[in-house]
Amino acid sequence: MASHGTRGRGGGRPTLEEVAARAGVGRGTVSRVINGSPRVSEATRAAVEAAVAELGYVPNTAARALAANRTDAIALVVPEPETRFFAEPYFSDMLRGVGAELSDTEMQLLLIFAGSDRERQRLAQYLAAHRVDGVLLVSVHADDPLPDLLAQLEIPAVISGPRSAAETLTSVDSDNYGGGRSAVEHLLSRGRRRIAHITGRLDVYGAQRRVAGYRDALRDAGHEVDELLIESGDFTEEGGRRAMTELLARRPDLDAVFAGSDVTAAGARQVLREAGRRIPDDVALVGFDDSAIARHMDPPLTSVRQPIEEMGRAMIDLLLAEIADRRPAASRGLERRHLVLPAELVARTSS
Amino acid sequence: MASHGTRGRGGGRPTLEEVAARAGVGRGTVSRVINGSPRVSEATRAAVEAAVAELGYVPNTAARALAANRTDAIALVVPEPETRFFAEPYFSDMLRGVGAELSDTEMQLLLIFAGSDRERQRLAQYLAAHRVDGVLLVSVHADDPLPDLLAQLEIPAVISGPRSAAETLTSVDSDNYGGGRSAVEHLLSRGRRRIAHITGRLDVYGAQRRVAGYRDALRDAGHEVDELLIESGDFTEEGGRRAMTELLARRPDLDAVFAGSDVTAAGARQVLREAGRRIPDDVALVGFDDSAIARHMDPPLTSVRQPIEEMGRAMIDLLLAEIADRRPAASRGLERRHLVLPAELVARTSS
DNA sequence: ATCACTTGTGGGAGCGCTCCCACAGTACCT
DNA sequence: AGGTACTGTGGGAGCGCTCCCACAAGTGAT
Repeated sequence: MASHGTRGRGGGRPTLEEVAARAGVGRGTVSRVINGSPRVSEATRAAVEAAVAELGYVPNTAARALAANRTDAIALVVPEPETRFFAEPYFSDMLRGVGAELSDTEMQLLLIFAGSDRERQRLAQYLAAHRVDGVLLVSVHADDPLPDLLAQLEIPAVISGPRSAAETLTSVDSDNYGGGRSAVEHLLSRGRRRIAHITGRLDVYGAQRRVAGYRDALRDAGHEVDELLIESGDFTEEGGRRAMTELLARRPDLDAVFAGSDVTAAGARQVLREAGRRIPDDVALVGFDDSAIARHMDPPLTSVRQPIEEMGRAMIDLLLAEIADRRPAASRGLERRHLVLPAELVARTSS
Repeated sequence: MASHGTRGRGGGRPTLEEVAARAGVGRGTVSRVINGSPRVSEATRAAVEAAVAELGYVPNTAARALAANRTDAIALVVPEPETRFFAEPYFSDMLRGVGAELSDTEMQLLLIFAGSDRERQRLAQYLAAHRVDGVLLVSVHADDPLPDLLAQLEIPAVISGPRSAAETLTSVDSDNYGGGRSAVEHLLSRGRRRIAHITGRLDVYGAQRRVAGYRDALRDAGHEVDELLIESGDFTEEGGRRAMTELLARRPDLDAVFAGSDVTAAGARQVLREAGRRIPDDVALVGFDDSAIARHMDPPLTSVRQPIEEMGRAMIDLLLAEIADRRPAASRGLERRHLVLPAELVARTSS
């Protein structure tokens, strides 16, 4: 189809100027049409659109970025080492949501890894140079300096998994508290009474919320919380094994375990098996994340599903809104928004 | 006026010009230093570098892209719907490799989803506008028009998982043939003789190679290939169940199954259990991918591990080389390169 | 001394846009 | 009639770089 005149050498795509000439209008007018300005007559707009179509014109992003001082790009920052243990489906599901929501826009998505010190260095330069219009932050640690850097540079940012209840950045999260509650309520409704909890890493806010949900569900049902039934894990399989061994030694009569993640549950399961406990007959088991592991475990693991894809979509929505709002410097004091999406229990045969 | 740049309101990062003034040299010289040209005296270079450090200068990518007609960006194109079933760890592992290799360079990584028709439309425009210097293609179907579009536009590209033996694009692959062989050789060495194979989707080249490895391993060991022991699957769990049921009906005396993926193996395992076959006592089971599912299956699944992270690194290496080589239009006929990295059997208790 | 190089350097001319000012044309008041 | 207010429109002036030509200064052969 590109068999037409070989004008400019070296990939010569048509420019605004050429479109303008073709449509018999000025450069400014074409720019207005491209950017959807209302101050263009219907007839002119049609003529320009025809010329655009005929020439197959596509705006040059670099030129636009340079002239307009915006980039039409957002960055998804991935703290690399985390990726591995922070749940297998998490990352790709979130990406799916992000991608879906972004496909309606002109925005492009940059993936930036911030694992090594060198990478973090580069990232800081990147942000300082304002090479993106906004930033998406995933699974950031409580002591990470990144969010503050972002705030200081006044770069719009949304974080998934707030660092604390006092998160300063706009955030999106799943209802870890509610998820913890429903796991316990489910076990109670199945007649379990001595329900243990293997927590996630307690420096992760979401893990704290799950514990809170666990405690409140027990209390609200009129049960005392037995501290000996709570043991901290770290989201890993090994941590699950360790914690389960501990719990079994302390409270051999426990009849259910709510694990802070599916991987943790897998570790706990091993120890339970080796101790001769049958699942779910002797001990019921519930995980968190509803990952592939949960579906394929034997027996299939009851787990709490987080709406990760939706969280990805929501992050983009909030970020784009923030980018759009940033223009009028007058409208300072946008109230920070904290979105919490419901988590849902998926019952399987392990409980 | 003080140091306040009345100029561009907003970011106001230092420019080349300002660095030049500070270092007492011309714009061109600073540009040469920044871009590592050898034609700069040691003294001048030092002065410029000092000025850069003092001002915290970071080049403006947009301006550079516009002036130099390159983007310093590469795109990773993800055929969205595939992502889900094309193995959980696959995507994030590959990303890890890509990210690691990219962190040595100035290149930035763009993630582009090409699932829906609208997204593919956008992608085509993107490429036509030469908004990236090169493209990484993952798990592309045999009939996908994308690779041809890329070739036509003369955009450097590397594909992971070649579409056929006659792949025209530079490709990186794991040794599916060798992986298939070692799975079968492993089973033979364990004394198994009636080894079935549930294939992957046979329109995927890698799946074909695995079948070829399966056949050759049997033949080379002096065994006849029994066509009734081969049943095609589609990488899914449901496909695994269907195929296993079929195989069990045809050859109830089979004593081993080599599945085209871990998920397929999970499906097969269910059917075997329901049929009262013990694993590995009655039937040995081997999967492919070495995913989380394999590690957590009961019993843990022997599987073939692909060096996915390394594949990611290799893709970047090849792509960057191709981008660098593209300059001299004279050097047409770069021999297309096809890199195959070894796959490794990870023995667990299912075999 | 002249010439022919080489090496280092400065700065003009764009790259393709957006922003914004100027201004023609029309409409509706006084 | 003049004034005031729009609405559309054209095009100049950059945005911050890279490319490349011009040229000063140094080197060595003639």
